[in-house]
Amino acid sequence: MATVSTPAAAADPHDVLGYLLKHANQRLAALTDAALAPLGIDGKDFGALRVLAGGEPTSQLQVAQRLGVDRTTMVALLDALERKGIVARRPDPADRRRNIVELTEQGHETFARARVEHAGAEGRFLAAIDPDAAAQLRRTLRALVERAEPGTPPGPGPAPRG
Amino acid sequence: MATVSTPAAAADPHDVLGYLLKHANQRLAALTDAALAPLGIDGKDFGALRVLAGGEPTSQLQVAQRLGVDRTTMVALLDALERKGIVARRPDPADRRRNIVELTEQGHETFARARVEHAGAEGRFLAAIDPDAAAQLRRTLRALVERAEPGTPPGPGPAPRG
DNA sequence: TATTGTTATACTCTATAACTATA
DNA sequence: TATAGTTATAGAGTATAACAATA
Repeated sequence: MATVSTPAAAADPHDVLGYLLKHANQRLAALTDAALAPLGIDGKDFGALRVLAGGEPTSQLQVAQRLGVDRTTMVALLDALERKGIVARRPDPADRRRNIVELTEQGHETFARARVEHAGAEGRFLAAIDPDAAAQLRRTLRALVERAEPGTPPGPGPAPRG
Repeated sequence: MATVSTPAAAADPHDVLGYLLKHANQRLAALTDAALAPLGIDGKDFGALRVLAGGEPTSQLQVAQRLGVDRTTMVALLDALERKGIVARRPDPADRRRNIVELTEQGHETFARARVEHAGAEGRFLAAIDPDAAAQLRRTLRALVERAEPGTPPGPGPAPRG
């Protein structure tokens, strides 16, 4: 039996959940960014596109809140996507302080391809484990995360990067 | 059956593995940092302490490499731990370019308490799921991470933050 | 000539404060 | 008076470059 003072036990990174979560996250993010790079976007851009593809016309502030970032951060992100012709901004006729942000036609095409690439990246990430374990992983993580943000699920709340 | 073009399906963050991993990681890191704060250290400091508690006398560079950070980053981290009396530096007699970094007596006490706090934080993080699911989560993450860094396990390679 | 620790600097990412135009 | 978008600025975090001491 190892006691609490056994140095070796404490030093094995692969027993530390924080290490495992951090590195799993980093690896998936790297795979996702690499898969999306040919489309000219990264995982964070893809998160914004997912919000914009949701259907309802959306203001910048709403997108920022969904992504859990400051509204000032949203400006540069949308600037870049607009320069690339992926999104378009137009004033909201009902409240001219607001910008309505929408996917362009090209943006819809980019998003459709990005979803395929994103799914491929997830698939490669999960290739090391069998499908049952992957499904169980998703369920477990969901339980852990939803406990942390109770009542936040699908609707509002911060959205993912990739 | 939802088709690939169903907007709602794409918009649910809790179906996206990247979202789940990122937020699980953030929540655990927050719990860990909060648990360690009374000891005057954070999760990253704890990662360094775990390396230093490993037994062998260690140079700054070795610690930095284990943690996967630049050696210049290590300086400020150790400066802070040294100011707190948790670690001590002394020249390596065999190679005076090197600093041997060791836990002080107080550092060993801090580390012992930190391990307890850290385990408590992991326990609270995992409280939402049953022990079998927690064990399965660890196994699955290990498989995913070890595939990413083959041949790196226990020995060398970057070590965790918390 | 290479390596360790150090310092100074730059870069990334993000948040805070202040300005404008609208409400 | 408050809000949406914008801009400028500052802070955390980390990496790169250059330097002194040592090998």
